[in-house]
Amino acid sequence: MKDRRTPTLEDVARVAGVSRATVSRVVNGVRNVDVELQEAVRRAVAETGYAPNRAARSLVTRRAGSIALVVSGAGDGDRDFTSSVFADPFFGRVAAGVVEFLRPLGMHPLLMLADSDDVRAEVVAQLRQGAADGALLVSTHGEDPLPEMCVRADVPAVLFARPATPIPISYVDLAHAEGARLAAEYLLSRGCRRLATITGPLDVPASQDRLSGFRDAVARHGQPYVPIVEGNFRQDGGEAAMERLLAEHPKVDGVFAANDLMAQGALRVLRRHGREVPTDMAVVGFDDGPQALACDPPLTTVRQPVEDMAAEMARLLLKHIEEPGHDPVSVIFDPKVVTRTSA
Amino acid sequence: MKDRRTPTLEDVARVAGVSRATVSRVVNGVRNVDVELQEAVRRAVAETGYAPNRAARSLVTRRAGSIALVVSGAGDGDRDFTSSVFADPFFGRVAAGVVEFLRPLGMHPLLMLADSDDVRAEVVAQLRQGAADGALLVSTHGEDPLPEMCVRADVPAVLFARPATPIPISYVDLAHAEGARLAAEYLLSRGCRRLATITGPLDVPASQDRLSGFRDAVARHGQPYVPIVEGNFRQDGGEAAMERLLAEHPKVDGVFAANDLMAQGALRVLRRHGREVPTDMAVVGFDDGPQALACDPPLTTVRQPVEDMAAEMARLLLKHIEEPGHDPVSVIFDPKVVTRTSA
DNA sequence: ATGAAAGCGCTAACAA
DNA sequence: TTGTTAGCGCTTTCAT
Repeated sequence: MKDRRTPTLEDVARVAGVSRATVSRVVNGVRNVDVELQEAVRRAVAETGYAPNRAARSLVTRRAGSIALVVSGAGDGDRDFTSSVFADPFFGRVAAGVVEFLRPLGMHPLLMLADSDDVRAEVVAQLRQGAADGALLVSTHGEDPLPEMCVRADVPAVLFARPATPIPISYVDLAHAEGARLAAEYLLSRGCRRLATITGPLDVPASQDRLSGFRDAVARHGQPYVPIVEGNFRQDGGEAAMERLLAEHPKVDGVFAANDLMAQGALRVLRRHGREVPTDMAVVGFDDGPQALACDPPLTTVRQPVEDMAAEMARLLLKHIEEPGHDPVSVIFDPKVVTRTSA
Repeated sequence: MKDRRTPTLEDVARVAGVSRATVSRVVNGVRNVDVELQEAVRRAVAETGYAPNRAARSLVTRRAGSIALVVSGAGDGDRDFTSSVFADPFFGRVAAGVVEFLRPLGMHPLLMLADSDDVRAEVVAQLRQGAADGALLVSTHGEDPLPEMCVRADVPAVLFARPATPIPISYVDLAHAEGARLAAEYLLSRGCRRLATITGPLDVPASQDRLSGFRDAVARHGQPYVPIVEGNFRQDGGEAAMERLLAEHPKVDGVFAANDLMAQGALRVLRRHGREVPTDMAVVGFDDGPQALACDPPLTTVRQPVEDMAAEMARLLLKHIEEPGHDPVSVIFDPKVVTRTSA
């Protein structure tokens, strides 16, 4: 009854009456091991309560066996980047998709937040040290330097969303313009005749794409001018934008908000102003996150399959880790309209 | 220009003209190193682009240098435990608190979800292998076996919330009964005379405590009977509960919901029924999460300082990791009422 | 099919 | 103050 030290391969080998190498083979499921010995080893493992030492294994295999999920952005002006990130259901969905994908592989993501250049440098350093074998990058702004830093440091990485400036890196993205077109056409098909849109921050490519997609589709249907108000992807931004829209363009009868959070804010303002939704004003959101259902009325929105996209991101990263030379690839997902009550 | 291999201490030592040990000392900030040599080493580090190998370091220090944040619960009946966890702003706040606390230490949490006994066993195994030095445990249900498993496996762990059955483990918690009392007294002080409550799942100690705290306070003020409806801590549960309350106890004029999500659901139902809030019905929530402000009307609620609690949890864990023998401790936080519009 | 042995890159005694 | 050296626990040739 002496368990002063956690058992090692050596201990198991001694108990099983074989060599370290054999135990290692059994533990790692390598074939070419006599069935009897396998049994003996397994018994010895159970008896000793052996658990392989990850650090030792990593040292020789040069694999951490984990990946990082890093959210990069700027604590621009406002405080607590951290809170705003974790309060955003979008990141929750990304995390959910990643965790779910990794789970069957027995892997877990390392959660990192990089909200300043210092921290980003630090994060890259950690990755170079082998804290993780690669990184899943989610940027809150267009011109995030982190992807480039990873490429330069030779850290395998995959992005959520195409980078603002082209760099040789894999990414997963949505056909944003297409989604916005769908929203416009849906609104038009419902009979709306004066459309407007609440955009995301316009330094984000996705915001740009959704805006131009919407504008193009509307123009193609004969409405030459679309009132636009820039939002911030948050509920308060949606509220402010809707207020302005109501004040400056009172005849608008259909709004496309570039994400659900802003749509939710818009809905709230409309209720406050006594405007009936969807009768007086139809509202379409974007994302189809968990709160789309919680909206009042439930939100008609353009679905972005975030969880699937996140999983694909992880899949790509794992592939890049396995085959270091591999060329970057992009995978684009298709949006679709989910019809509920708000439009 | 040969960088075929990532540089090691050895390489740096050679370039700096010193021994590995000296480089190690400089890199790890140990005093007792000649200033000139320090400078030389630093130059060599920069020149070679050296980054310490974490696995090698861990192997000898027996420290992973990271901790795990594990959410444990049951995919009970309903699918996707993962999504529901990440959709819940409560977990977002926990994560935010942990990340924020760890950041200055250059550490990052490993995100783990354990929604079945198999996975829990797997998680404990990973921890024993040194995937992390300890675990922060957040359980979605009262009778979670994971804390006990950690204790038995000798894995340092700290809980969010007191375990249902007493075990020797540190935890952080809130004075739930006290918070509920505050809610009751606030409602009473506003002039409400017929109070009711929507509870959390009653197998969770926190739900029990909030319920009894509320009931006691109400009784102390002369109302002998409090209608209660059991909810599920989610918005849909809050809606269903409010519907029942309205149907079975139409005269109720003040409701205490055991969390904000359910309060939000209640608000929605009240709006649907044309009941004015707070005039016809006052509503108090619990948590003061990000959506308390997003509610319509903004939610008066009992604040639980989740981020601070999460940070404290991390602090305790780190202490336990440093001093393995240390006795378990509990830290209880105080709630307070945050007054907005709903009550 | 199995074992012996050589490291992986680092820290920490211990010597000097 | 600095260097020498002995491992940390594992995987993986290379013999056998």
